[in-house]
Amino acid sequence: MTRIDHDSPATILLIDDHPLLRRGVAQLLELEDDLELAGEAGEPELGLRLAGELDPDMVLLDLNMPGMDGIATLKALREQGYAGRIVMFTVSDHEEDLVAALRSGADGYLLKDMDPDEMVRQLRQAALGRMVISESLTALLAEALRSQRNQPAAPDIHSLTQREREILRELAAGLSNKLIARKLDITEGTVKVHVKHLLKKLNLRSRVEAAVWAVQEGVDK
Amino acid sequence: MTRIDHDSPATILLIDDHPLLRRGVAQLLELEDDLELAGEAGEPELGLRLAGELDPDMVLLDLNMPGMDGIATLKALREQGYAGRIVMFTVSDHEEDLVAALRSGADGYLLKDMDPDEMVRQLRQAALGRMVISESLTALLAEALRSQRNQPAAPDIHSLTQREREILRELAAGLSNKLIARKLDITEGTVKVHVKHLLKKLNLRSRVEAAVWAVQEGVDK
DNA sequence: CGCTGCCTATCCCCTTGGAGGTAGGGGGCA
DNA sequence: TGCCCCCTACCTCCAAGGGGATAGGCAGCG
Repeated sequence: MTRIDHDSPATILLIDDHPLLRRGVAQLLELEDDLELAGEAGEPELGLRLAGELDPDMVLLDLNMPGMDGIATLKALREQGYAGRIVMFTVSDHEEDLVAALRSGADGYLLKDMDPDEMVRQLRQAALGRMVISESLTALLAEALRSQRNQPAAPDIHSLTQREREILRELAAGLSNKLIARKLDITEGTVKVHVKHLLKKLNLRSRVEAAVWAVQEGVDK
Repeated sequence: MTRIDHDSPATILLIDDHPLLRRGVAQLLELEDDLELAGEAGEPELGLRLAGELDPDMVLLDLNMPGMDGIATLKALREQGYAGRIVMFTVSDHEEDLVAALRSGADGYLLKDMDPDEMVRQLRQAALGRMVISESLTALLAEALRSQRNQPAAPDIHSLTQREREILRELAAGLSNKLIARKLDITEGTVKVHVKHLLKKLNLRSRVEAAVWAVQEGVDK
């Protein structure tokens, strides 16, 4: 029911800042001849480099790391062209983290406190191309999906153009259209156009909503 | 050079949630015949009651307590008419705490790790009516004052009335005057008046600035 | 080449927001 | 009692915001 025995083992790159945990995973994988730990990284930056060099079948990625966090690392991996499976590996059972990871394109989300046998089983499934999520999180996932259904158009910063993001940043600083225009050296009318467009894209109804959203989202930096 | 020996000792009320620390202060004060521990309280609520009953010359007030924090307790003391000295007593050497305490009307700010002899000396000074601040904090204080000079009218949530805070909260949620009016069951004109007033008090120039400030300040909760 | 997306700009039209003043009712306080 | 603050409401006047439409210049792309 697995992938190999005839095939070559699935290679795995582990990116996690806890040395002891890396040790544990390494020992676990050594016992399995269809799973091979191709490399380890204690920092996201090294992880990105190794992913490029080793091109593993799967990346096991810690969500909570100092500096660049797991989501950012995930995105960086995809941006640098890594096409293999990315499975988040974390202690966080918070819905936001789970949702953020999946929305960012993670192929799995496993909790670190899971049973080793179960862990191996899930990794095999992931290697087969199946989405794996720790069972205890399914309730959370259902919850997230349900609340998502009711707000079809979640505002997304990425739908904005460069200029619109710039306008939004100034807007979120409390500036009026007139002041934004002066600052960016364009006419007030043009600023209005950008504001109108970004409001439409973000599905918001006023600049105040946009400003609040931007601040809460941390766009204003 | 002190207050007493002829006079009656200065009475002190200690409000702090750490029993051991209260014990320590009690023993320290027992050795001084010009300082008398009039009462102790492990919770702010009891402290407020004792302040009313005992009317001590001075209140030593912990800044970090579960539930109502020190600043809130300080204000509550003043609001219930307590007119004696209030000296904050804390482990926090953060500028924000120091500034908040002083702005809220504290007559002193002492660190818990100070030398016992120094502590007694400072309390005597406080009893004399002098502002006392742990020496290690003077640099912080200078810093706070300097940064304050350049922004004369720092927005302060406490200058707002209850209704204005309520309006601000809705405003920071992105609601228009019309919607706020409907929600609070008043006319739009009245909402405008409140918005106008709170903008003036906070020295802001638009509802957008107010919303951004409120969100960043965490007023919107 | 034409098509598309982005940035810029301008037009009209209507709504919203903000500054100013006036004023009545209610509660606290000297 | 009078005074002051707060909340409420209404008024005018003007500035600002936002929807809709149109359009030229420019870059990338099939």
